[in-house]
Amino acid sequence: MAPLTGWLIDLYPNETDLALWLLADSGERLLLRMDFPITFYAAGDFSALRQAWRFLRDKGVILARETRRDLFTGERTVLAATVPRPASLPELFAELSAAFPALDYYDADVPLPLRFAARTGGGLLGRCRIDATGNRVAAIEALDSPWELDPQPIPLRVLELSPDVDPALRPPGRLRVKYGRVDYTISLEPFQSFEIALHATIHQFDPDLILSDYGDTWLLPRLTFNPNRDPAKDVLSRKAESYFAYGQVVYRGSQVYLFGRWHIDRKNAMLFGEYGLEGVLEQARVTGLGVQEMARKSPGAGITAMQMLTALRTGVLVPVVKQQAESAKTLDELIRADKGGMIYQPLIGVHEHVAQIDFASMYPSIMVNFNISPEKKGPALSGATIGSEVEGLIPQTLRPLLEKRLALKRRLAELDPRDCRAKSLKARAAALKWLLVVCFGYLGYKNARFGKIESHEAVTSISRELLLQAKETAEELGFTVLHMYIDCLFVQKPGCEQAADFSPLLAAIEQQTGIPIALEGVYRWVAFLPSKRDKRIPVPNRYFGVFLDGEIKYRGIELRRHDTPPFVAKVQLAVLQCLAGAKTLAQVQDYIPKAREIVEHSNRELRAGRVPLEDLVITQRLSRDVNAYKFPSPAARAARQWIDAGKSVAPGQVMRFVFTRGKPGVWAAGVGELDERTVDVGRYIRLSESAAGTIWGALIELIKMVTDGFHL
DNA sequence: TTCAACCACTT
DNA sequence: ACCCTTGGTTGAA
Repeated sequence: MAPLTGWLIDLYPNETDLALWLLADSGERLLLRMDFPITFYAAGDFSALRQAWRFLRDKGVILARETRRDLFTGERTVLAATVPRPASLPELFAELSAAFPALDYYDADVPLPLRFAARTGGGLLGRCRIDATGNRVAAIEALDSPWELDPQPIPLRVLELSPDVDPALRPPGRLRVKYGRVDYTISLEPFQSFEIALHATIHQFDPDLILSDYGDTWLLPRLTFNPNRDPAKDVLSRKAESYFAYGQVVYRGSQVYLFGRWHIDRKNAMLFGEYGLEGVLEQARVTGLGVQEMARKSPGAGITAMQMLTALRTGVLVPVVKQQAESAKTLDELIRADKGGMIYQPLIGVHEHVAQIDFASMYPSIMVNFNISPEKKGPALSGATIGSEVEGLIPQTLRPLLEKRLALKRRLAELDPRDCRAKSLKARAAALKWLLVVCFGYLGYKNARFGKIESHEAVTSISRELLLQAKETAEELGFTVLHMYIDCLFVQKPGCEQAADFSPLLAAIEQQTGIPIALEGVYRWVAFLPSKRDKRIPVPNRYFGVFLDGEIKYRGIELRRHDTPPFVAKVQLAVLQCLAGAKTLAQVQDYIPKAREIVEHSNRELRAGRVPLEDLVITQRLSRDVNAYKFPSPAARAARQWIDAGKSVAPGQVMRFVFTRGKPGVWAAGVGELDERTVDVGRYIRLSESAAGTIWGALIELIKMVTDGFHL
């Protein structure tokens, strides 16, 4: 039989072996199978190991004694256990580790697609050539790699399904079906006919991807037919949960995974960053994880997968993580942990002739350039490059990622921003950026497989040193450094009014530090805000300004907060845009009356009831169980109403509500109807005045200081 | 007026 | 299934 070529789109264990789905160049979707025995390892106390040997032998596992490399402790004698059927591994390993908890285990929880990539050189979403006898794979060869900038696009068939209304608010009446230019709706009542129609739709279009709204939590759990492409598999459901990540409690609704095709619920997945489907596909490609998994997991899971793949390829054991409970930190640890990135106190005020300079992917670049990896001893912080040393696991993992992102960004810079390809490149670059960013966080993460706090600290220490070097360089060239924050600096020099005036500085810094650097922009003016509690104290991460081309940049102010109602955000943005009309600082004052009028006009609109309710809605996350609040926040009071209406809430879930007069002070969106007369107009006006005040209050004060010669 | 609790920001 | 700290606002004491 002639070899098959196409894209590998799915891969999972069958009853007896591995199932592969190939989107063949002929257009067919082929289900193939392949023998795929899996080996994992155990090490530790000799007598326990011998008992484990007997335990496994009785279950028909193939056993051997081997020597393999642990990243941290080096060569180690291990028990190698090989199971012929990949599907049997999770249960077997659960039993084994429960019976012998003291042993160290390796390679037992590596996702199957990663093993596949390590063994065959090919992976999900990649092109490959397969020699098959019937449907059985005899040989497989990768035809491309995840590092290609222009992979041949996969001709995916995408079916979109969305209800006419959020099912949490009220029961939807119709389901919208979109496939290419086909676009129609199906009535949900009666449900039996609905199911017949939907089943026929899926059968007719045979999509590779079902892109849904509320498919995880509402649509798919209700279906009585099998929406898989592989009829031998049932859908895989995972329960809803609340977990702590990224400094906050996150709620994840139940999830439904398919086999042979993918299901992604836009309302329950792709929650990280804003890189969309394009970004998820990019992440899935470079990490080797499946699309459905990558869409629902954090980039942290992605970078961990990449590290595992590096380990598998270089013959390093992948430790199974033992969950460590949160332990109280000693004083010593706290002091050490205190040293993060460089944070400099900005010079409070409004400044002209300022450029913002960013180190591009600073932390990952440091890890690669200085070969920072958990298995390495502390690097020479003086900056001596380590030429002869073997590249560590982390730099090895990051290097191609970093290079690909830079290449994408270079290509982006060549394109017209309106070019439709620009959007896709941007999404892909952003998706890679997130993988790079969290890699640093994972170095210091207690439960990371390949983390070590010393490496984490080495990175921040080097970053501080590099920033200080950059500062010195700037000062030698006659610039004043107004502010430094983590990986960016703000420099000023009278007479420097355009990008080119800062080029020599950029070149000098890049030359000195060896880290790529980019000009974020030159500001017409930029304001560094003082603390509202004490106006003598600057706040490092609250600022706003206007670039030469009129673009506005703002950080840390109300506009950037997710819990600022749109009404308030719009007022603040309008004020900022109004003041951005000023070409120079001296002109800003002339625009302030106009800005005041904007606020007063919006207040009149609000009082007259002409502001749409949507603009008054506040979106806030529940940080804990509703009953765990000592002083229920507005979101908690809204959640209480939600519960009283017979709905359920979980920690991490987002509540939407409007401030109202009287008790309990809020109206939870979706619970009955809001009596518009009870909207707490006064409160919204105070919020919007305060947000506007953040902008002009600072400016009036600061301009006064400048004109009074305070700065001179 | 003071202070604890709560929420979200920075990258 | 990421590390850290911080400011601003609210409402109880």
